[in-house]
Amino acid sequence: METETAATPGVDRMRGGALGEDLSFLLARANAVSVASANAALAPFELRVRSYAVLAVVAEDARPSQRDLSEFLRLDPSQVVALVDDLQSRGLVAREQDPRDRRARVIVVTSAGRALFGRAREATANAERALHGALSTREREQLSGMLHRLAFGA
Amino acid sequence: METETAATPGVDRMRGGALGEDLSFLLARANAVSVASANAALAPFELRVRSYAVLAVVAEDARPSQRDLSEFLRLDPSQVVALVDDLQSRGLVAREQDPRDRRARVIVVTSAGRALFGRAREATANAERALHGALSTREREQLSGMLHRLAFGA
DNA sequence: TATTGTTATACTCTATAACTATA
DNA sequence: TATAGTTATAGAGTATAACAATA
Repeated sequence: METETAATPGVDRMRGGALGEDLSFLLARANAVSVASANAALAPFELRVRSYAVLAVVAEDARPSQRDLSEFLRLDPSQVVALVDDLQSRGLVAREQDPRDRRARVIVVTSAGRALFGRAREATANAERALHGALSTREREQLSGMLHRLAFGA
Repeated sequence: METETAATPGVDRMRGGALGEDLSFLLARANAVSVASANAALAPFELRVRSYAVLAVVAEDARPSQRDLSEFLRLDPSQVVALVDDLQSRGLVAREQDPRDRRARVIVVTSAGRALFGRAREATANAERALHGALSTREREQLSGMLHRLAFGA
């Protein structure tokens, strides 16, 4: 048994390989770490990253249609239905009729939703600090800008 | 009907909101774009990002155990079984006995696997260029370094 | 007693197609 | 004819637990 002295030698070797510099792979692995951490932080609130994201948008009074949420969160419209159904059944958001388009539903936050979001936001912020603490403030700004371009196109 | 003149006004509004600067959210969205693009590029080879990653590691003769792959790719050991089963049934990789540990299987690439990887790598590289083209070479290096730290810890 | 690979199972996420009511 | 929301379904990804062989 030798995995005790030299910790994960096989993995360290692979980190120096071709994938270790592949932006797509690093993006995927960093995201997997991030999602796992965020979901753990959100578990006490019975939220996950996707439902948290919906709550975050409506909590700042963006008054999005489900179609807006679908595009912004990059989810299929049918997934938005399920997410809003869940949040609405828990009294955290509500569907309002858009007076300008009777097909569209405007999603708004309730006071309970706003309160839960406030607590959830604090929990995720703490979890993120632990993860991104290795980066300086300036680095975080640079990273944010570059990811924004990749996420939404040039 | 007004969604023609001003393209996606709702989404643009949300991009300036709180989530638009949230590193975890940007990471998730950028990764979703990246994965979709890579999977499309890999489809002609009947590969997906996960099976491509396995192939990439073994194609550089890292000779990993399934446990090594599990840790490096952040997959459950049972998922590695399924991925290797698939690649092995297609003659792209093989399981070898580790002479130093009869429990472990060393995963090696076959000549067919190496050939397929070469073509798949070209296809994904082209797709990535289209996505990351907005970033300068220097920015890509910075991004790679920061993501590496997030992906593998400080 | 701990670890490698394996099987099994359940849950979450993703992707597609079709339907309704409106525009 | 096209779009917003909805329903249904299947496939991919994630997470957990248990087991046999070996260390």
